[in-house]
Amino acid sequence: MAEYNFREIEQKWQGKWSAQGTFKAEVDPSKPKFYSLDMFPYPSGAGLHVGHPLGYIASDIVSRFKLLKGFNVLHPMGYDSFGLPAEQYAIQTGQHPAITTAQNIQRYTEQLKNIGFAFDWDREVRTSDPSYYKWTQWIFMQLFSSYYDLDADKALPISSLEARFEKEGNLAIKAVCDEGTPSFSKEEWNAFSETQKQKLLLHYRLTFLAETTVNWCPALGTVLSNDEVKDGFSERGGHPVERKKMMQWSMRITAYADRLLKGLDELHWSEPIKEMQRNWIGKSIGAEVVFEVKGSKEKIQVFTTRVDTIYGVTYLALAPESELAETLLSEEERKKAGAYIQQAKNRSERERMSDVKTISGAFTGSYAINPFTGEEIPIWIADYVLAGYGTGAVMAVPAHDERDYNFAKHFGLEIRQVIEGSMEHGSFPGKGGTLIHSGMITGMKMKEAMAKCISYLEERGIGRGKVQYRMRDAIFTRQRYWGEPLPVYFKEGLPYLIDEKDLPLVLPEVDKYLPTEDGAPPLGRAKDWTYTTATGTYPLELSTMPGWAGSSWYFFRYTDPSNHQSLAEKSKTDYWGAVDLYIGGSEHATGHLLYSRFWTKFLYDIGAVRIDEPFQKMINQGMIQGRSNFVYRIKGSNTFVSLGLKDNYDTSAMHVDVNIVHNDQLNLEKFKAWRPDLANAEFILEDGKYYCGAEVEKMSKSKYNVVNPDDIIERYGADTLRLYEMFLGPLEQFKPWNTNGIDGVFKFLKKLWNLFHDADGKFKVSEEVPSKDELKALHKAIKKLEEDMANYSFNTSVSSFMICVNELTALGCNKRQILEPLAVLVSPYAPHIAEELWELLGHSTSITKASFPEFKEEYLVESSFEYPIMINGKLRAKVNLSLSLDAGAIEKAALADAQVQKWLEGKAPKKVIIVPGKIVNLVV
RNA sequence: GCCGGGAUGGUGGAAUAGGUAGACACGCAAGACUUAAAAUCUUGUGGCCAAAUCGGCCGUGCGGGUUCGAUUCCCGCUCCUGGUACCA
Repeated sequence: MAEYNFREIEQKWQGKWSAQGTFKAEVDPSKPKFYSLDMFPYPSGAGLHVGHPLGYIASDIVSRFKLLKGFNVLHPMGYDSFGLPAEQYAIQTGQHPAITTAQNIQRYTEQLKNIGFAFDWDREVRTSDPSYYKWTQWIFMQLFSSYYDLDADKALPISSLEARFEKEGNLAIKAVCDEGTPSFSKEEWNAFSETQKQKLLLHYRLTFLAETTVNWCPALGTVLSNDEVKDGFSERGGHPVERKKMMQWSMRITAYADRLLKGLDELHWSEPIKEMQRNWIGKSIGAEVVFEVKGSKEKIQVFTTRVDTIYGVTYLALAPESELAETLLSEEERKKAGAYIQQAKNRSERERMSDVKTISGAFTGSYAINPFTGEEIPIWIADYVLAGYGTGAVMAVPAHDERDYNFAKHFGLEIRQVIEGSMEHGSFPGKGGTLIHSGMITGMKMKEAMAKCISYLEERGIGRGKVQYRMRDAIFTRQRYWGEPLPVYFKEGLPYLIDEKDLPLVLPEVDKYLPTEDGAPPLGRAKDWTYTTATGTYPLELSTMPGWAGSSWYFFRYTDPSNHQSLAEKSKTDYWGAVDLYIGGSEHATGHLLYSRFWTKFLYDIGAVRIDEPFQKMINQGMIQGRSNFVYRIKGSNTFVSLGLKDNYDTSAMHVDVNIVHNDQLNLEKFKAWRPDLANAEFILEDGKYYCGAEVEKMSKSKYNVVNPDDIIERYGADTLRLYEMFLGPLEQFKPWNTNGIDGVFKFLKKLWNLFHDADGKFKVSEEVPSKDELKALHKAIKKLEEDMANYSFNTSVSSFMICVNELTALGCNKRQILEPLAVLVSPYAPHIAEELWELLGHSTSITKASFPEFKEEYLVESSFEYPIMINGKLRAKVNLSLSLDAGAIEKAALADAQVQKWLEGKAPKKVIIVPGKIVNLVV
């Protein structure tokens, strides 16, 4: 083989890896384990573009590096294969989503295999496969059969809760349950009917059916969770979303809010992502206060984080949706305020969001009593109070809260200052200030006053300290076809689990993937979608699970992907443990990453797994943006002007396929062949070339800027693609894809190849002992690579390979003792060429079984150093000196230099700074 | 509004316990090889002045500060970008 023939080499080794099972991972307690995971893709119809593999390449490099370091590496890949696009396509074409999904998966797999990943393909999972979703359904059943016990601070079986109800009722039980769960004694419980008992238990189950306000997307015909809605539109498809009350399954993720928050501290994730989760969970510590209503039995509960400002309360505000609002309307105000309530309720969520500046509200005509002062304060209805947070009512302190201030100003309500400070610029929070005009807490600071207020409230039974979370329970059902069926049937309108032996509950066939005529989900079209027990035949749940169900536990399944007895064998999940490195996009910060942590903690509680955090270390790769190219057509003609000359003509810009542009120069022949109307295009060139304009945009078909990895591989090979994706810049950074520099890494691989070959292209290495310089070049690269690996800085490693190969080429080095470790060094990045060279060197086993070369500091030790001599902080001269010299000798030598003398003009320096081995600075 | 991340040559980027800014690569220019082109190789390449030189000045988004010395630390801004938004 004369030349570097990447096509032949890459095919050969991909075949060998597959045939020899090179990347098969098995439990081996004698070795340390390393679990390297990529966020698995949704297999879309468009196939893989050049942005997808970025993270996979990085994790592949780490995986291969860990193999060389003696780790037992688990590096799997699979598909998140339930999802909306396949179903939308099914609606349009009638094609079963399972068919299109299988086709897409096949294409993805082929594309991924072309890149030469060290995946153990035998472990592939697909969330839409019944053998997989059997266990997603199983987890759902465990959640249904559990409640969260606050004393144990973990999930416990619902049966144990029932047992306690029988003995003591629910009065003394500390467990997470719905707001407004009724209290009952043991006598009452035991007297309840089965139906009544089941209804009550739903208030406690970790997944439960309840009427909730949901994000309803009419265009998609389904509800969406909060993280699937962006600015009032669906994340997928961008359809409008409205608020609606519906019977839905939810996951009681709020039970885990505090553990999800605390767990973050131990994780090696980037600070921004952790911060996003903290904000999403939104813990606030405050107090609940009960206000009596004058002349009424009603009481108003408010949640506040600033009880210390209670003496500054001048009105209460209720959310328009609150039921209390309506009951409290006085006769005089009923007409006006009632109209306001109607109007506020009808405003869509999006209107309310986009229009936060308009202040609106109405007086109820009722008054509440401040429990601290006995003072009467007006009760208002206000748009800015959200029904869904806290109690849907706030105690307004206009002097120290901006929204209350604006509202009070607008309606001319009293503003009463209770913290020292100036009201010149409106309200101020005054968290560090001293309280004034505040009765028993006057003179105190915030913290002390809050504690005092809370104990006052608790003593009188009119309030308590309370922790409030912003996070809501997660809606768990979608009115769609292409998802996991819920293993639930209904008897007398109440949900029951099917028998575990009947899992998986397989998705039924339907004639159309649309809702039924009476608006039921697509599963309503299935024949016999029922479940038969000893007592009769009952209807099954018609909704399916959301996209995040299957992806919330897939990392466990990889450890034992074909297990039929359990979601994975305990010994295997125990051995592989948590993911050591997780790479994926940051867009999953509040969705997938939170749900996965929740399910892992739950599985930990019920003893199914031994870890309670799934992802120890995570890196979020930056998105690859598109880089579009433009040509400029003279208006009304078929003549195109090169970029530099376009301003001389009246032109309009037109997107041109980036695949027929190289280094921003248009390939004229390919351009003419691109579209029939361009066949006779004419050009106005610069220096005989046509230069295109460029712009960074989203990668999309319509902008002709999609680059497919297959095309790059066809032209340069997978090793070049891998190196180039890394060379592009830091993994975490967002960057446009542009192929401008790819020739550089391709040339590098050729130079690497040439080191092992003579001028005639014959393989030739020498057995001679390497020189000092050769060893130095190699060991510099070893050192850099290890450092970079610790920082996940892949781009700089590629540079150091280039430097090493450039130096060795200059030295004419072809010595085995240098080239052999070099091949191992580059093998994680460019595995195919490394394997080929390794084989040529005479090895019969894969290079992945080699050991990473040991770094030896001794080869890098220098005896002299070229000192930069600075005069007043500016570099003026360089002097080569022995590193053994002390500061005095260095100074002497520096001052003796002719250049230095010239700058000193005979004067002695005022100050001399000498950092041995670094720098000399003279101040004149 | 609030909370993150960022800004370095024509381009992608490198260098932070403060110590030679621009590694490596692309592009560009000149040259070699070639009938020619491609490929390959060699040399140069931050800007300005000087001008084949010796050199000098400026320069890491902007304005200040600390320091012998700042891309790096501090203060105040500008712009881009991600998240979040009446969350009491």
